[in-house]
Amino acid sequence: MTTGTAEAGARGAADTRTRLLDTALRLFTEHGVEGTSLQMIADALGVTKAAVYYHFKAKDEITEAVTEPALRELDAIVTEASKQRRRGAQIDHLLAGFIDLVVRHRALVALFSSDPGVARAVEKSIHGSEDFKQGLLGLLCGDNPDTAAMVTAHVALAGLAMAGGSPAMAALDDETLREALLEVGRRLLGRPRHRTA
Amino acid sequence: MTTGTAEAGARGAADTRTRLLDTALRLFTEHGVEGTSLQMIADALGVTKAAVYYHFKAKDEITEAVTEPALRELDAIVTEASKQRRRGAQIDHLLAGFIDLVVRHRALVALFSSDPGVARAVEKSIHGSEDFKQGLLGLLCGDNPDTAAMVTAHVALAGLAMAGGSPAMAALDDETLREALLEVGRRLLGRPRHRTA
DNA sequence: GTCTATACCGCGATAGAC
DNA sequence: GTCTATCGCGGTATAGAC
Repeated sequence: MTTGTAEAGARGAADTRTRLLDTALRLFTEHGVEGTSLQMIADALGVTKAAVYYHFKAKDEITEAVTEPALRELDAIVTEASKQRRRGAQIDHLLAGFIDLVVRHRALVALFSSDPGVARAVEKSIHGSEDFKQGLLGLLCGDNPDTAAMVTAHVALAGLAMAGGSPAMAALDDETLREALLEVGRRLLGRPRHRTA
Repeated sequence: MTTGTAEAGARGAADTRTRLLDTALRLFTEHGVEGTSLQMIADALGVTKAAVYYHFKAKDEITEAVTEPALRELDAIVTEASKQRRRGAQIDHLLAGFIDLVVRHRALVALFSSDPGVARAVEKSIHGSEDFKQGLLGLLCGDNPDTAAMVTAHVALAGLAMAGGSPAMAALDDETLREALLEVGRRLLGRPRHRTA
C-alpha cells in the first residue's frame, strides 16, 4: 500500500482512515454513538461530512470498524480456550482472556454495553463466526446447558463486562480491576480461586 | 368509540396518554428507543406527530414516563430493604426484590440495559432520589466499600439485570427465571442458599 | 383542552464537480 | 480524495381549528 511515490497517498488514505477511527472512538466514548454526528467527526478531522463518507459508506461501518479489533481478540480467546482439553482449563482460559479484554478495552466495553448502535455493529461483525457467540456461552455452560448453567453464564459475561466498563471502576488501574473481576468470576462459575498472577 | 364531543373530551385526555405509553413501550421493545420515531408512535395511535407532542414535550419525556413505574418500585424496594436491621436481611430483601422486579419487567429491563436513551431517562428520573442509586450499591457493599465489594455489587446488579432481560431467557417462565437468578445472586453475594419460595 | 397543519433545523446519505 | 449541493427524515415548535 505504501510503495514508492505513495508517501502522500499512504498518508492521505490509510492514515486518514486511522485518524478517523481514533477520533470516532474518542467521540463515541465521550458522547455515545447516537450523540456523535458525522459532522462532529468531520470537524474534528478538519474535513467535511462527505469526505468522511468517502472512507466509510455509512455511520454503521465506522461503528463496526471501531469495534472490530476487540471482537477479533475475543474470537481468538474463544478459539484458544476451546482447544484446552480439561473443562476446568477451558473455563479458566476463557475467563482470564475475557476479563483481560474487558479491562484493556474498558471504554469500548462501556459503549458496547450501553449503545444499541454498537450492539448492532457487533451482531453484524460476527455474522460469519456465529460459532463464537454461542461458543462463548457453550464453553461456560458445558454440554448440558440446563437453566441454572445458562443463567449463570449470562450473569457472568454481562456482569463482568458491564462492571468492568462502568464509570465507577474508571479510577482503578488495570491490575487491580483485573484481579477483582477474576475473583468474582471464579466464585460465580465455581472455579477454585488461586494465584494472584 | 364514538367521537361525540362529550365522550371525546372525557376519553381523549388521560386515556390517550395511557394508550400512547402502552404503544410506545411496545414499539420501544420492538425497535429500540432510537429506532422508534414519533411518527411511528403517532401512526400506531392514528394521530399526528403534533398530537403526541401535545401530551409529551419531548421524546425523552416519553422514555421517562415509560420507565417511571419500574423505577418507583425499585425505590420502594431499596427503602424497605434499608429498614431491615441485620445486614444479611437487607441483602436478602434487596436481592429478592430486585430480581422480582427484573423478572416482571423483563422487556423494559432489556431495553434499559441496551439503550442510552433509556439510561439517560433513568438518570433524569432519579434526580431527586439519588440516595437510592447509591443506596442500592451501598446496601450491597456495606459500610466499607472496598474494591472487591464494589466490583461484586456491580457485577451482581448489572449481570442479574441483563441476564434477566436477555432474549435467551425469554422462553423461561417467571418462576423458573426468578429462582435461577436468585441462586446465582446468592452465590455471588455470599448468601446462604435457602428456601425455593 | 385536544388535536391538525405547517414550518424549522440538524441528521445521515447521495450525486456530481474539481 | 475532497468538496458543494441537495435530498428525505428525524425531533422540535407554533398557530390555529374544533
